[in-house]
Parts: sequence; C-alpha cells; structure tokens
Amino acid sequence: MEAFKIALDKLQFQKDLISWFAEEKRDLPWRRTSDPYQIWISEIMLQQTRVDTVIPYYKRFVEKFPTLRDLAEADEEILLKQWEGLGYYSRARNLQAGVKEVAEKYDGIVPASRKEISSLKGVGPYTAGAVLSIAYGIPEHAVDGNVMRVLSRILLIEEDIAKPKTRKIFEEAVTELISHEDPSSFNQGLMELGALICTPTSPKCLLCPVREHCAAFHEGKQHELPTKTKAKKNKAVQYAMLAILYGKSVLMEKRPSTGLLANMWQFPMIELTEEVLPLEIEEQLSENFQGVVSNAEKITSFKHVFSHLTWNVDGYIAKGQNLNVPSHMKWVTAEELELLPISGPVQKMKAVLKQRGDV
DNA sequence: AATACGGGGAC
DNA sequence: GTCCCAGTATT
Repeated sequence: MEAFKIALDKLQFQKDLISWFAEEKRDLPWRRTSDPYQIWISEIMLQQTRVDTVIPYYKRFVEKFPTLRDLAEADEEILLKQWEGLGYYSRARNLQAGVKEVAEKYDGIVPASRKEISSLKGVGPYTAGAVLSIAYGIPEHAVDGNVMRVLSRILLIEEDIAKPKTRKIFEEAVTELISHEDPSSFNQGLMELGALICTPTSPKCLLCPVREHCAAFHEGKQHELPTKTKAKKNKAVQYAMLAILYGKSVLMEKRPSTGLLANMWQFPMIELTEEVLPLEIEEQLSENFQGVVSNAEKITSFKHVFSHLTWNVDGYIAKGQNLNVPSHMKWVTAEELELLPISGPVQKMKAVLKQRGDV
C-alpha cells in the first residue's frame, strides 16, 4: 500500500497537530467563511503566493464578487483589474471558467467529490483537496510545498520534492495520516506548521508541537530536509516600450490570450533583436503603424525580472498622427487608462508618464 | 519529465 | 544575486 511505513503514533500526532492549530492559527480572512466559493478563491490566490500578499486582494475580490454568480457574470477586464499585481493571471481566467461551469452544470454548488472538482479549470490535486477538506470536511489530501517540507522532516522522506513523481508519496502519507474527525484542521495545521514553525531555513524545532513525532529532529537532520534540486535559466530580452500620444489620448495594446501576461494591456512594444539606435525607433514605428510617429524621446530605462525571463526596457514617448491602429490596440484617455489591467513593467512606465505629467 | 507562468519577501 | 512561496496547464 504505502511506499514506506508510518512509524509514528498516528492518533497522538493528529491530536498534537490539531490542538496546536486550534491554539495558534492566524486569523486570516478566508478562515472566517465556510462558503466553498470563497475558500476556492483563497486557494487559487494562494498558489505560489504569500499569505501577506493575498490578504488585501482576497478582501477586495470577495467584496467585488460576493457570490459565485457575481464572478460568473463578471466582465473579464474588471476581473483582471482586480487581479492586477498578483501575477499568474491565467489563474483568474481559469477561476472564472471554473465558476461558470459550476454555475451552469452544478446549479451554483461547488461539487464535493475529488473527481468532479478536479475537472474544473485551474483546480489541480492540491486545490481539490484543500477545498474538499476545508469547505466540506472531507478527508482528502492537500499536498503543497509546506506539506512536503513538513512531512519530509517528520517522516524522514529523502526523495527530491522537485520531481513531480514525489508528490504522490506525500499524498499517500497524508491519506494514511489524516484525521477523519477534523480533516480541515489537519490539512491546515500541516500547512500552518510549515509557514510558522517548520520553515525552509532555520526551523523552530524547540517551538514545534510535533517534534516528538519528528524523525528528522531526532536525528538532527531537520536542516538537511527536504531534498530539493533546482536548476533554472533566465533569458533576457530587449524591448522598446512606446507611449504614443495623440491629443489627450495614449495608444495601448492588448496582449494575446495565451502566454506571458495573457490579455493584459501594455504600451506598444517592439523587441530590439539587434542593436537599434534611438533614431531608428521613429522609423520602425512609422512603418509599423503606417502613419507618422515623431518626436520620439527616451524617458526611462529599467529592468523587470520574471521567473524565467528578464525584460530590459527602454521607455519612449512620441507623437502619433494618422496611425492605422490594429484591432488589438486602442486610444485611451487618462481616465480609461486607469481601468485597464496592466502588469508590473507597464506600471513602471505608467508611473514615469504620470510623474512627467504626460498622462 | 520539463517548462511556462508573476511578483514579492527573506537571506 | 538566489530561493521560495497554500500549484496548474501544457508539451
């Protein structure tokens, strides 16, 4: 059955963990609701994102879209604006797609089986288990980075947690260990322990409620676990970002619906594949838009680092006339600009323009 | 199994 | 600078 033996006193472990959680858990906004829809929102936002970052977003989001149907009917532009700055924007699109399916196919009730909830867009193995256990009290595993770190130490599991295959080992372990009395507190307790006590570096073992159950602590190996390999390359790309002004409007373009920053708005950009002198920018622009772009002036220059990509951006301001504007672009006023969802680098450019008084 | 997908905080 | 975070979708 299990890939290894559980050597600890399961019932005592459950009790120690759940008691500690009841006593020490943080007062977080999504812990004040039992609405599966709102808990779902929190779990999506918390994917690869810190609790402190999520809190203000979560509050605004549930205020803006209090019910599942509110979100199902929301305009995507409004939705993305709410998500602006949180990152991983496909989460927002997938969440709405999932919510729409629940509204139509499940009469607005978030399904309570792993099979059904896992079929929803953006709901993977972790999120499925989290919503099932927290919202419905169903004893399902919810294995995230915290849980793998905590259990790798407690059970002395030395498999590389960077490998996709390894997650299954921890899912089996949780399935074996989970409390059927209080699955919600058990799963949340494991994660809370990882966040507050069993941290990546310098775990606070002397404060740990389950250190007597911890194999790594007994062998002094808590600092060596979890095993995690990591290798990633970061490419760099050069762009010219153009604020093209005409009267009181500025030209904006919508990014494609897939890939990086999908559906987000930005100032038109040109990739500088080769050495391009500032003088050539105007020519390129005029050509791209089959119109007149003049007075190009570099006003800023910055670097923006993504996970696997770095943008080196030169920001220009220019005047546009008689431009042939493609369908994915539009002229917007300063007021309209405030409504468009934009990503980090575009916010940097926008800030420079506002400071200069150009928009 | 690898890679793409954001942004911010900790060290 | 590097690593990590209440991961998932795509290839």
